Amino acid sequence: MTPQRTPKLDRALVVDTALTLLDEVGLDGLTLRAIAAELDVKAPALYWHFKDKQALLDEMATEMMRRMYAAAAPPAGDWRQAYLGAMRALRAELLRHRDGARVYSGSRFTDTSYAPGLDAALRVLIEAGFTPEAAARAWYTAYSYTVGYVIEEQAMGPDPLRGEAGYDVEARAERLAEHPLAAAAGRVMFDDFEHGFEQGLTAILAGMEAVFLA
Amino acid sequence: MTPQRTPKLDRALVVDTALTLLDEVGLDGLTLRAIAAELDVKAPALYWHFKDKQALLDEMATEMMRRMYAAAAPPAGDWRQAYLGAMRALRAELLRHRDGARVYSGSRFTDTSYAPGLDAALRVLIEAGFTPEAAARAWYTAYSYTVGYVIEEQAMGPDPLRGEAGYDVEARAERLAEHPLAAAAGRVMFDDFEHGFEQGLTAILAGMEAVFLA
DNA sequence: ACAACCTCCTTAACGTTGTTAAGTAGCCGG
DNA sequence: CCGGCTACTTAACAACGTTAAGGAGGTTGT
Repeated sequence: MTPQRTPKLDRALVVDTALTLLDEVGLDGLTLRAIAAELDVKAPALYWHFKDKQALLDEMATEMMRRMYAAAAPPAGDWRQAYLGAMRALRAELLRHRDGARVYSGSRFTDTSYAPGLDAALRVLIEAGFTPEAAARAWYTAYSYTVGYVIEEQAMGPDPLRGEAGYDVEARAERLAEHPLAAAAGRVMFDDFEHGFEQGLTAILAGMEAVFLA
Repeated sequence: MTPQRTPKLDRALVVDTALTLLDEVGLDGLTLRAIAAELDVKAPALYWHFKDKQALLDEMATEMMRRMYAAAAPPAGDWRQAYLGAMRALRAELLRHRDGARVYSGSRFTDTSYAPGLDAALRVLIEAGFTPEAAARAWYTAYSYTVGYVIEEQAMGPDPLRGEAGYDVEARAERLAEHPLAAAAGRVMFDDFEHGFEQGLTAILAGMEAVFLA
């Protein structure tokens, strides 16, 4: 056998492997045995590094959060760009992995590595004229929107486990012949998620400006 | 034995019982055996009425959606009140059940019973001057916000399965001594969810008005 | 009247999952 | 050379979703 002077596993490697495997198998297929197999290890070995499966999922969510702060440009002077950029980075990170938003929203962070990024983002808002309370509210509002939006977005995607193809927007419209507004809305909501996210985010930004910088 | 001229179960009864049981045991404790026991039936009996567990969860989410449209006042003339009222009703319904938002967001509707309510809500917006596209966007944006917000809200709550009490906001603040803005933001975000939701929702409404009714 | 049938549930079982207990190979300090 | 720590394996368990087979009760056909 390979003489293992050094451990085969550490937390970071497990998390990284689990995030990669997530894209192949989805959240429902992400079993401890599958993760372990990917690492050439048996399932109980994971318990040396994590208290239980939820602890691993929590660490995965935390890692996603770190990557989003790393991807977001360090907030420059313009609060608008900082605000938009952070939410775009969050969405991009959640979309990077299958079921990313479900993993993310179902977990809690394991440390405070979000603090520097959050602190910096809030500072930009405050320097732009937001009160600290308004800055926190503006941030959390867009944050909730982004997480909720991506959850819906990914729920529409193809779900091989259910043997379904992606959501059929036209079939939906046909079913709603008696409710033309709802039918048309479906096309708006589910047709171009990228554009739809930007529209909503922009409007939210405008709302924050109108309410908190008046 | 009870002479059963009529079936003991039907889909509505199962869904209702499952939603009630959800409050006691949470989503992770909501097993088919537990639901069946509550109905004085064995687990496989549920398969006569539902293809699989996901189908039951889908029906639970659909029922929650119906209840939210039923609770929301039929949209009156004022689009602002209709808009706010619908989102408040959605949040109230999601909060009504433990893990309500997770159940809701993880499922797909089983029918088109959302269509009349959605149609009516959009009509109010359009009559107020929104284009159909803008109305759909305004609706979906607040909808995403509300779902995302309640997911976060419920994730903070006490989780008996993890043996935890509710999230300790003050302990969080102490951990963040080096990042005072982030620490203060935690108190704003997690202290009064009710008020926070209203603030964010109001700001979003202002944004829709500014962007789409300008 | 009796058989065939449909509906709706039960009993039994299967494979998989998260998780725990016990054991073990390699290393390091004394 | 030995005790002990680290990091894993093997074995096993209870619980879960799910399927297969069967059976009780009512309805229908002849």
